[in-house]
Amino acid sequence: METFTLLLKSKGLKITPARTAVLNILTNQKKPVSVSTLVESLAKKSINFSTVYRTLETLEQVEIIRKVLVSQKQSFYELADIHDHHHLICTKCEKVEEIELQKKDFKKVVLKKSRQFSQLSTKTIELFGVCNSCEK
Amino acid sequence: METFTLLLKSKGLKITPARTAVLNILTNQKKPVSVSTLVESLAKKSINFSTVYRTLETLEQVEIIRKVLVSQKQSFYELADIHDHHHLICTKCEKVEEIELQKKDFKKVVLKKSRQFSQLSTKTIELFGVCNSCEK
DNA sequence: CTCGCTGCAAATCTTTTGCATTACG
DNA sequence: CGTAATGCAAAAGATTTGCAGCGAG
Repeated sequence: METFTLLLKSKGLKITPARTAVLNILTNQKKPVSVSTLVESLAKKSINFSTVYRTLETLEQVEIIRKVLVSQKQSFYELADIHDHHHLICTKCEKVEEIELQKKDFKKVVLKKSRQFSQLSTKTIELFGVCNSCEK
Repeated sequence: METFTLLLKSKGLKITPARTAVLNILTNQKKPVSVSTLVESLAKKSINFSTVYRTLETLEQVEIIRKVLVSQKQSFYELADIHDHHHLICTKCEKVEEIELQKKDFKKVVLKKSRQFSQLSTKTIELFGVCNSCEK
């Protein structure tokens, strides 16, 4: 019995191969996964790429997954239920390291300076650099 | 005499209408500007869109401008010499508010938690939310 | 005058969409 | 069974590229 059955049902979504496959991948990868990776993986299971796009859109709408702004080139997704964290992204090898960090205080400081915003929807902050391996 | 002449010369770049036009727009707009906006503006001066792309790439390489990760859909750019700041981006109307904020301390805290990174290249942090006008 | 820069057109890549068919519940 | 979900193919949008001609220095 799939782990995600209940989750999908609770959102009124049908249990389909595409959805469980996407959720499996995102669960196993601890970091954001690119659409091309997902398309490639699901292709092995004969799942069409437009189904992948539609699956991602659906899962994002019901907030099971979320889009992470890692690159302009392509969309990346991760499970939405991950605790407070940031992403450190290597601009050379695209490696992503996750950092746990309370952002609440940070957000307060930011909003105190804003005149036009009263709250933020940002769940994760993406920070870029070159990782130690690529630095050598 | 254009303001940007010296800047471009110092990077060994020729002074061309496309380059000064892009720099003028980015200087006047205090917020990140989308490629489509730039393409549209420069079209009025009969500058081809591929020239716009090439101009942006060139100016980014010599670090006169920088790319800001505002959206997956399209690239956004701003002048690179702007002081320490964040962007608050409205996910409904795409409005961008700039917040001045020392990030040095924030970066230190982040790097202390990282095993794979020793420095960050991120100049600005993009935070998303729905602005007060759209909230109503 | 020369080489960097640009225009134009075509190619590439990502994402979206219409419609007929399939399959979950 | 009925409707939501999928496959397929075509379209749309953003960006890149090859090549010939132009123009800043």
